Amino acid sequence: MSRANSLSDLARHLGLSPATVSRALAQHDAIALKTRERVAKAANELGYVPNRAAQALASGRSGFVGFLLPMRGRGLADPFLGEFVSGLTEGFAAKGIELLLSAVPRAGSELHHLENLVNSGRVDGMVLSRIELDDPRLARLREREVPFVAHGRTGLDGTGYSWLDTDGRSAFAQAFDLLYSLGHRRFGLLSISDPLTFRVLREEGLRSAFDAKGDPDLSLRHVSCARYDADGRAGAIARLLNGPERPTAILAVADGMALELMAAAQARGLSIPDDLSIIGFDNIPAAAHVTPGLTTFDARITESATQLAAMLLARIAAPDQPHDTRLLEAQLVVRQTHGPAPPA
Amino acid sequence: MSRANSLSDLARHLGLSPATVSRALAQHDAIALKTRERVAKAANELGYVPNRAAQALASGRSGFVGFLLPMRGRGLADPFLGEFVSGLTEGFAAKGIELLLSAVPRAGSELHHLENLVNSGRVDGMVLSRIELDDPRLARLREREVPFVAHGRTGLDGTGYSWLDTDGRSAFAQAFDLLYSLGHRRFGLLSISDPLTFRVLREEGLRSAFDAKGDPDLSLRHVSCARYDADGRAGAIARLLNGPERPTAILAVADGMALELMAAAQARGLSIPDDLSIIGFDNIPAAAHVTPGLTTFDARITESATQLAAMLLARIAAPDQPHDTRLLEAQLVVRQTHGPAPPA
DNA sequence: AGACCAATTTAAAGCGCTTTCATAATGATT
DNA sequence: AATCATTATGAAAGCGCTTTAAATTGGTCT
Repeated sequence: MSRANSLSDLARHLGLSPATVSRALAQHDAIALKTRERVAKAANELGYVPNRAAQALASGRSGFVGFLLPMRGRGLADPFLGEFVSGLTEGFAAKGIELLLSAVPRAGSELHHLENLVNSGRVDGMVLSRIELDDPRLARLREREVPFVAHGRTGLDGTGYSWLDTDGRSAFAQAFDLLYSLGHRRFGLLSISDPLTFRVLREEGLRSAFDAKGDPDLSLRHVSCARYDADGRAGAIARLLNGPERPTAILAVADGMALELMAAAQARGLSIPDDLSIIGFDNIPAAAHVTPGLTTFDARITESATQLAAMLLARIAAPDQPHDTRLLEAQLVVRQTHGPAPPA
Repeated sequence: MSRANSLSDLARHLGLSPATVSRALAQHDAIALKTRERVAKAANELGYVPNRAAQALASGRSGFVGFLLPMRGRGLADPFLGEFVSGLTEGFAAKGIELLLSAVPRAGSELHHLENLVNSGRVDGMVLSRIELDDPRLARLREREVPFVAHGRTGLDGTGYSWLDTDGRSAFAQAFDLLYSLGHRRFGLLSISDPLTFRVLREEGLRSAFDAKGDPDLSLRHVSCARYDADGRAGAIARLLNGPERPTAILAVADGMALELMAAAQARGLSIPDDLSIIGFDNIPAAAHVTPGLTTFDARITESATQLAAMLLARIAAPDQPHDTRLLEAQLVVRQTHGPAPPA
C-alpha cells in the first residue's frame, strides 16, 4: 500500500471529498462517527500526515506557541529550563499544539525578534518568562493582540494580562519571621540588580516583615551583584560576609547564589547553620545534594508550567475572556541551613 | 502610515505586482537593484513581515531545521546544549533558517516523533545528536530523503550520510599513552552502557592503546554504569575504587562522571593526582572550577555546531552532492588531575 | 523607422489545506 | 407518496505566498 501525501490522495482513496476527510480528521461531529473511524484508519495505514504549512495558511493558526530562548546570559544553562519546557510541552500536547523554542540570536534585540515571530504568523501565542518591572514585551504583545501568558509579573499593576507567579514576597516574609523567631537580629540579603520583578518582590517581602517588627536591634545588610557572572557574585558574597557585624542569617533570592554563599562561608571557616543561617529560593536539584542541605522555597516549576499551558490554551480559544492571574504559594523546604542564632 | 499585512498590500502601495515584490524581497537579480531597494524600504516602513506558512506552502521549504530535544533522561540538563544550540542557531541565521527545537514528549517514541516532524513538512532538514551504534533515525531519514547531519556517527561503516565527530578514539589512546609514560600500569575506565557510539569509540581508543603495549604488568578495570542516574553512577564509581589493586589512573568517558569520581575519591581520602590520576572528556565549564582542575579533552562544541550548520545548509542546497564527513581532533586540556604513578 | 535583444516586470497557476454554503441522503411523520 | 427534520457529504473559494512562462520596456543597430 502506497503512501498518501495529501488530503486529496487520501480522499480519493476513500471515495470521499477532501472536505469530508478534513473534517473527519479534525473530529467534527457533523461527520458520522463511522466515517471518522474509517478515515482515521486509512490515514494511519497510508501514513498520511497533514502538511502543517497548508493547515496554518488555511486555518490562520500555526499550531505553535512560542517561547523565547535567549542565547545571551544564562540561556540554556538555566537549571529549570528543562523542567519548565517539559511541563509546557506536555500541557500543549493534548491540544496538538507544539512549543516553538525560538532562539534569540546573541546579536539581536529580543523585542525585535519577538515582533518578527508574531508578525510572521509562526506562533498562535507566547509564553513569557523572566518578566521585568516594566517589560516592553508585554505591551507589544497586547498591542498586537497576541495571546500570551507571563510566568511572573511586571512591577506595575499586574492587570491587563494573564500571569502566574510563585509568591516570593510572602515567602521571604515568612523566612524572615522564621529566622527572627530563632533569635536572629543581624540579617543579610543577597540579591541581583537586574530589573527582574521576582527579585524586587522577594526583597520587598523581607523588607516589609523586617519593618513590621519595629525592633531597634534589627539590622539588614542588602547586597546585590552588579552583573550576574562569577566575579559579580563573588564580590557581592564577599561584601556580605566581610567586615564587622556580619549577618547571622542571610536570604538569597536564588538557590544558585545561596549555594555559592554556602561554599564561601564554609571556606571562611564558618559553620552552617551554627554561625550562619541561609535560606534560598527555587529548590534547584543541587540544593538537596549539598552539605548541609539548603533550606529553601520550592518554586513549583512543573506545576507552573502545566497551569501556564492551560491558561494560554484558554486565552487562544477565547481571547475576550477576562484575564486569569494566579499566585502559587512557595512551599518552604526545610533542610539544614537554618537554625538558632549564635549566642551574642 | 498604516501597516502592510500581505504581499499584495505592499505591492499595491508600491504600484508593483506581487510577483515583483516577492522576488525583490528575495533579492532575485532579475529585479533591478533600484526596485529591490525601494521595496525593502517600503517593507520596512510598513512593518511588512512575510507570512511563513504561506511562504512554506508555496515554496515547499519551511525555513526550519529540526533538532530533537528529548524530555526524558538528561534532556535540557545537558551542559552543552546551550552552547550547541547557540552555535547552530547562529550558523543558520545567515540563511534565514531557524532552528525548531522539537520536544520529544516523555511518553512518545522518538522515531515516531521524528517521522511525524519530517512528514508534516515542518522542517527542511535535521540535526541529529547522541548517535547510537545502530541508530534507526538515520535509516529513516535516508529513506525519506530528508537532508540531515549527524553530530557523531553510527558504529557501522559511517558512510551514506554526513557526520561530524570529535575523535574520542585517538583522544583516549593519547590519554593512555600519556599516563603510561607517567608510570601508570593499573588503569580504570569509567563508562556508560547506553549504545551511544561515542563511548564505544573512546573505550576502543583506550583498549587498542592498552593492547598495543603488550605489557604483562598492565591491568584494566572497566566499569560501566547500568543506568545514567545518581545511583547508577555512584555504584560504578564504587566498583572502580573499592577492592584490592585499585587503579592508579582512570579515564572517564564524560566529564560529569569524572567530577563525581573525583569527589568520591577525595571523600575516601585519596589525593589527586598523587594517589589517583583522572582524565575526562568534554571540558565542561565545571572542569575548570573544581580543585584540582580536571585534565580533559575539549569536545569543541561551538566549532562542531558551526560546522554542522554549514554542512546541513550545503546538503539542503545540493542533496545530490557526496556526503561530507569530518573528524575533529580533541584537544587535550592539561590541568592538575594527572601526574606520575604513585610508588609501588 | 523597424528589427532585435537584453533587462525588467507581470499574469496566472497552484502549493495543500479549511471552511462557508449548498446539496443530497435518510428516516420519521402525515 | 409527499413533507419535513435531521444527518451526512460535497463544491468551490481562498489563505498569502512562489514560480513558470509570457509580456513589456527601452536601448542599440542597421
